[in-house]
Amino acid sequence: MADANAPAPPGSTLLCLREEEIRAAQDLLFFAYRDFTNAADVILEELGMGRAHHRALHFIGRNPAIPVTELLAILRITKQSLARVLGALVEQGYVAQIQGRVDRRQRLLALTPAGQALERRLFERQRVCLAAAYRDAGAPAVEGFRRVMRGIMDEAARAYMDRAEQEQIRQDRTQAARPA
Amino acid sequence: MADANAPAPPGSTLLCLREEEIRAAQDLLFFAYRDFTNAADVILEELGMGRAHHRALHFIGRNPAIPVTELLAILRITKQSLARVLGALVEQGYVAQIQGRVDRRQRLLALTPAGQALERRLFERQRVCLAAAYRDAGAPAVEGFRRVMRGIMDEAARAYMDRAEQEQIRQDRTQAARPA
DNA sequence: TCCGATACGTCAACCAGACTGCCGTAACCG
DNA sequence: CGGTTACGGCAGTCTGGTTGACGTATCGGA
Repeated sequence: MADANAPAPPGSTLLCLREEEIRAAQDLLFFAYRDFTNAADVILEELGMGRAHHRALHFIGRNPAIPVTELLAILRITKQSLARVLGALVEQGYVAQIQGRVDRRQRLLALTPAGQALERRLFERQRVCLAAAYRDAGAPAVEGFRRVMRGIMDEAARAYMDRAEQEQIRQDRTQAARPA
Repeated sequence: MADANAPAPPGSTLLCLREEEIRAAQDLLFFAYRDFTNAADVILEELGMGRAHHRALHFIGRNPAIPVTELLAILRITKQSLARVLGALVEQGYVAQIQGRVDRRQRLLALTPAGQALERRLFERQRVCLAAAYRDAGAPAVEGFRRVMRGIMDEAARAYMDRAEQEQIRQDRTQAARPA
């Protein structure tokens, strides 16, 4: 704890700058998250859905055949909160529930073609927002962004990100081995 | 639009990687924001307050004597949504409303000493979270983080951040001119 | 001086999305 | 066979957002 940001002599500008830097980061998180999520809201609203639906679609799309319990662990909400959202998505044909083969208690979740299409529409809105930011900031900045964001999230979330990344690498290898 | 991320020959790994990069950023935003805001929740709960109260405290603290309308513009919520939160904060003695001198219609908002103390407790929780991430990532990464986050938010938010930064620089100069 | 615009507060009603507690069923597994 | 797990559902509550309408004090220009 007492290694960096030294004891700071009273009235030190050093500590003040450091504190201002942290407070500015609070602002950054608030505004960036607000405007980023906001990007998809237009589409969601015209379908009578909310951000909760988008989050579910996103993580189901990224984790095909994900069991309900795992989705709950990612979203960190209760079964009942997810139930309403998921119910709507299934009812409207965006998400399919298939019984697990290895464990038949599980209802594995996946996007239907319609769900994939909707997720893609939502994704595109956020993509233009992010792509512009990435392009303007440059590759080294993006790597820095990634590192800081990783550091902010908790250990479980970092582990999830790592697993997702490994999965991606594995898929890339498969794709590279069977070129079009 | 069609400048970077070239037309991408069908099946190109380049586009896929790019898309995966964007989707990973969606994850980053979700997890980082979730865990960051979560850091202050323990304190908030024991006081029977929510994140809405924290946001108000934060932006009032950062903008002493801010008029209500300006706070509304920052938070992007309605007058009525703020009213409940603000009412509670005033009632419990965390926020003071003083009549504007130049324009007596305005109720300028500022933190009371109790409000400053509370905001500091909340800030500390988030500070340890952010400071660790900043320390582990390193200074260049932090600058990259800042650039990307700035790029994600909308023009109005960027303008606000710029104004806040200028204000900070102005204060630093004042402090430097009158050393302790 | 008066009148429209502005800053703010407030009442009522509504809704999304989170929560808790509880119960039931099916399936797994030791 | 019995405990645990995965999942679904019901009932009720809370926060924090929304709209619409109305009232009042103040500002500022014609």
